[in-house]
Amino acid sequence: MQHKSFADMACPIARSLEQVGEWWSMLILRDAFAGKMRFDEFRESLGIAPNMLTRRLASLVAAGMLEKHVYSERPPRHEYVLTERGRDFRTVLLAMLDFGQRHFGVEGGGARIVDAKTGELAEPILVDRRSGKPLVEPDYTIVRGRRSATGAPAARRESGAGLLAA
Amino acid sequence: MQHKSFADMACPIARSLEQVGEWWSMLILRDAFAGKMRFDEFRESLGIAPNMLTRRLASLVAAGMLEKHVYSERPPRHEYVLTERGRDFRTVLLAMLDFGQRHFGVEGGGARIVDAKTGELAEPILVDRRSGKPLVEPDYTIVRGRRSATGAPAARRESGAGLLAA
DNA sequence: TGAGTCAGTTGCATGATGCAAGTGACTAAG
DNA sequence: CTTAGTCACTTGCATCATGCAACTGACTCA
Repeated sequence: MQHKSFADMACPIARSLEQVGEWWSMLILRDAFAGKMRFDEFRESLGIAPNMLTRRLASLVAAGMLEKHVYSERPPRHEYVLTERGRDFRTVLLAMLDFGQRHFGVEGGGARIVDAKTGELAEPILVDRRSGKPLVEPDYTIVRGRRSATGAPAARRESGAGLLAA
Repeated sequence: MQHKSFADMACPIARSLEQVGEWWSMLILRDAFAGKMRFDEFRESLGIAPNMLTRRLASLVAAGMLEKHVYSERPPRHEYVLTERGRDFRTVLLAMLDFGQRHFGVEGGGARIVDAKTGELAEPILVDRRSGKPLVEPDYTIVRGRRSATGAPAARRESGAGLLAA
């Protein structure tokens, strides 16, 4: 059986996973951020079978995360570049990088986000760009559903509400 | 074939995906944040087949993201609670929530992070907790590999370096 | 005695994933 | 002009993770 689709769920997390949640997809995006563009660059970096890479690249293009550009007509050659949407995935990958380093990191190895001047490890947290305040309750909350006609939020707490309970 | 393991890769993103990158795993964590603890709560919320749920819960327990507690001896009843490590995954899910809402959201629906007082949409960005500065170049950079004996970072740029090139 | 709840297990079917090998269009070397 | 090499795939086939349906076991409650 094909795996079950998350596309009909309203949750934005489920809908994201529907697009980039397959095996390999996020690692391809990671490599795209690293400047890789060509089929063989991805293939070598990941050790992925070429048929799988074809499928995953096509699905990422379909999701609007990558764009396929021709850089040579003869012979036909292509490259895959991040779209605006793809570049917007940056925050998720950074959060995963930090999480993975702290919990599953190889001792002394792996990638780390550091202060460029001091070399000290950064401690990434999410804040609201407008206020600079951390995204935790009670300052922020998660709501779902349509806004009411007045524009006021419905404020019904959603199934992921606990995400903000630091 | 079983899907290829990412466990031998040094990249923290790959190592995270090895633990929580399977279909359903992140949605189970999302529900765990929402306060769900019991088998049937997850099953109903997700519409997942019970054998799959059994496997995914077991893998998340094995990854140290959830803990299985007995809350009734007779009849035997269990609940799954987030560990410290599981709660630390919060940032990743919030980043995915924001990303999904902005790019794949249902119009007016889905979950949103809002200012609890004004109801305005939050704009989540990652900053360094110590300095409050956004995690972008040139202030921050990504390095990989072991630190040198002097404690100074090796500063070799890694394959995900472009993540910080805003 | 019978229905209901909870937390699963068992029995298959299928298709996504994976490896190996081949292809087509060219370029560069000898 | 023959051969070797690069690039971006496609094709063929094996198998295992996913998925649905049905069943189980231990109990509670009426």
